[in-house]
Amino acid sequence: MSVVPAEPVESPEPAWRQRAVERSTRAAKLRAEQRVQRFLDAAQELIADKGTTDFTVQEVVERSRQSLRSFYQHFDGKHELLLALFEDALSRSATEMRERLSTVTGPLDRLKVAVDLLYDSSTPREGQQSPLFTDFAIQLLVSHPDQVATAHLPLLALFTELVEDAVKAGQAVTPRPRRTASLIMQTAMFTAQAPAAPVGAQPSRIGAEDVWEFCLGGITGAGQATGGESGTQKAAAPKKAATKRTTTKKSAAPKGATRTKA
Amino acid sequence: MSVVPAEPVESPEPAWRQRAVERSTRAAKLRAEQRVQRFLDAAQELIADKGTTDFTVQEVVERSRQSLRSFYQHFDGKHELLLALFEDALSRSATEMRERLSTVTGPLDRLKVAVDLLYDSSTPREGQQSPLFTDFAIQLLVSHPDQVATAHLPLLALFTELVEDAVKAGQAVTPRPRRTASLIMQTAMFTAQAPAAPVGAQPSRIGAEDVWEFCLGGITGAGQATGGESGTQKAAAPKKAATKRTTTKKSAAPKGATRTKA
DNA sequence: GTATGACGAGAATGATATTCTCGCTTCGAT
DNA sequence: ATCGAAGCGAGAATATCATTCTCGTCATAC
Repeated sequence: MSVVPAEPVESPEPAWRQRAVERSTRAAKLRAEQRVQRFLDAAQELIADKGTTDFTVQEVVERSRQSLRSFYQHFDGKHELLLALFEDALSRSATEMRERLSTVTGPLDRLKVAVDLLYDSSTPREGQQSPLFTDFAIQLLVSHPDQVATAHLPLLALFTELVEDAVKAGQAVTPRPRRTASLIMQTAMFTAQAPAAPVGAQPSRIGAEDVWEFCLGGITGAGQATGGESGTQKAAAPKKAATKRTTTKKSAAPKGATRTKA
Repeated sequence: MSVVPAEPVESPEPAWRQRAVERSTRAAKLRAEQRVQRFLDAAQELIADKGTTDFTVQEVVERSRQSLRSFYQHFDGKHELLLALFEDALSRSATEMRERLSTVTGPLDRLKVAVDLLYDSSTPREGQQSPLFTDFAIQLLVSHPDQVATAHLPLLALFTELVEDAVKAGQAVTPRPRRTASLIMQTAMFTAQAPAAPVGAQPSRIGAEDVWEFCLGGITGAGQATGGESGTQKAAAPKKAATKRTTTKKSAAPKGATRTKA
């Protein structure tokens, strides 16, 4: 990165030289990546152990049996480490979500499941798991909003697809699927994150169900399937555009099913 | 607080003694409150000046012309100071919002305006304003979720009223107004807070309008008034339950208007 | 075989929050 | 007016981290 020659792009820099350097470089790069990975793993362990992202750079260094020196040679700072972990987790999560969704068929059902999964992932666990979506994500949101947005891309892509599919199936309406997807994600993630009611209020915690209903029908109540198992179906029923599920599915579903893996 | 006698509630502790002590106490308490206020004011000024909550306790102390000693005698720590400021700001905001809403009539319009205002308050401003809703609020969400929830109460109460009114007017549907209100608030606040799209994507920033549409109709599209000025009206039209605005208003509106100030 | 760059160990720095020590005032009761 | 306790100011002392820097060592490329 900092090895860029001072001169601008003058001579195309003969390919052979490139390759020679590259060969020399490759090994080093590989070692570097291994080290980075060790830091990453160590951090991950610490997070799992302490259940929080409040670990110290020192701890990471010790656990990875490396040195502070090395750490700062590979990372711009703690925030970069966290960012790396964050991106990785979200990307991984998107992939896993796609897998689980492969067994679900209806566009709206798929979206609902996705919301459930996301909500679940974002719920703080005392025990273990990754608070990657939770506290830590929020900290980053303050300090490095852009990069957080980048990290969200994989999931956002997934949700956007889901929304688009639902729209194509005539089971949802929105002029800008991407924005809507973003709103759904945010609602699920932050709600899961949010604290229960403070005092002795009954409406305590807002669950994934509540989130789903809200996302589905907003406040005009299109999606008021308070019930249980396959609520999605019923939910959409009262709505005009969403009723002909069977019909629309015929025309739009194929595309939807395909895009899921794309 | 730490002056509680060791013995349990044995003798009802003669009232006169109580009063005597109380009288002695009152003055001190008053002085204490003044000092606290000075800290609060100083902090507020710093926030306004620097446009961030990254001020130092030292700075607060200096600005308030008091001492660290004193600061920690009155506050459990910096976070308590922030919390105090936060609660105050939110409470104040709820009040102000109520005022502005006093000129708006339709239940849904009122809710929309509230969402707009909240979104606006929560939008990060480089210049000045209160980062109290933004970065700082998020930090607290991580470290003191319960207290944040408490701080949200005033606004939550307001939004709950608005939602309930809308429901009573037949312009909204929800089994648990409080939860719905909470969801609306979160959506508005966090979305305003969220970063713009990372790459060169067009759908860039999600605006208050988008938030409102989403809250209104969810993804089933009950509220698709992409338009402008008094969009709310049109938005509700396509929905079955929401259409008879004129009709329902007759029966439910009076109650709604009343509660606004309650 | 030697120069170079990466590394480990750990000290040094710098920024902050929080605590502690020492006297000096002030307030309130007698 | 006087005394004792509590409150307070000034600022040193701690504690915690992140981040940087110094000094050798060692592996590797040439």
